[in-house]
Amino acid sequence: MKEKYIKQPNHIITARFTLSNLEKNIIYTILSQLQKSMSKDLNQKYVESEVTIKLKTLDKNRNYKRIKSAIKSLAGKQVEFELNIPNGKKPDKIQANVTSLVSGLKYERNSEFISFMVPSQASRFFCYTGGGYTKFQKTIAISLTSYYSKRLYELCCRWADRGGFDCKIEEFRRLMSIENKYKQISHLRTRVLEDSQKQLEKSADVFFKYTLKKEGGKYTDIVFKIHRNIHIGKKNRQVRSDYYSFVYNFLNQYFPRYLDDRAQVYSDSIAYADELYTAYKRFGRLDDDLTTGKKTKKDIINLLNAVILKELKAI
DNA sequence: TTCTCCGCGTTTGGACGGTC
DNA sequence: GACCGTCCAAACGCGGAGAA
Repeated sequence: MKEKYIKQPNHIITARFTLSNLEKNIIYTILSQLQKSMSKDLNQKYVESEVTIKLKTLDKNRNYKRIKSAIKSLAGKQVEFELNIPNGKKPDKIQANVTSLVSGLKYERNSEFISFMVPSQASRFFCYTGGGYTKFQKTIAISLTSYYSKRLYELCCRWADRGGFDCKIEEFRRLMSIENKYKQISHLRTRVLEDSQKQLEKSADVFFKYTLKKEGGKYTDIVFKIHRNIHIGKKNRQVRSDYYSFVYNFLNQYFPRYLDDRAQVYSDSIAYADELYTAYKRFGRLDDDLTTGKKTKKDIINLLNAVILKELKAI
């Protein structure tokens, strides 16, 4: 698999700040460069980090002025975010933080690169994964043209393994940073939901379908159903989300995602090879064998590695 | 390589009419 | 009256061509 997945801590999705498209792409690039510093350890010492970006990756025309103003705008923004700190069997502790995201822009005239500093507190913002993280493809996220598409892409990736999610419309507005915008539901529907839906369906590896629910004559909830696309040549092919979810969740038992991304990589490869249905049936039988005691977990891992994954063209 | 500028697409809000 | 859908217009942002 050639796709470049990046991890994004979940508190970034819920952080309160508004960004332009270019600013969002800068954030993705920062995340991509800080991947090695990602940690679940709250006591990890984060230091100020220098991030260097190739101008061309942010702007085809290497428009330095535009990029500079986006970074200056980011530097002027204070982000408010909450960290979920695991607290044993008790509910997570919530730690509130405020920080600026970048500082110290540096650019050598005629250079291909631009660099700036990410303060230590902002490094924690970008790297602390103790409250969970979402994995998505950086190139897809950057290529999405609207801010809402990017946001919804992140949400789809976050909930893809569960096949969907539902939330109150007010909560959705907060997630999209549009508490005071699109007050008319039809505006919200066409401009935030449907435009993003079309874009994701066309060019992302996951997309969503949604239903608005009414209570007492007023729309109150949104239910999202998440589906998969497999990229073939220049086209996307839709994948049965129920088969994909089952296959992914099965593999996740043997290749847990806190260790590495093999469950996702294998699931994508199986879908790409058009073997999802075969995998769905096969894994179903293995699950039965495990439940009835015919096979142990170790037997299944050995079988997967030695035979089944090869047959399903996952490796 | 950098910058300016134009055109187009996106975002946003308001007005108005229809439905419950 | 409250809520929703459609239409319209203005503001804004972005992509790309071309000049400096």
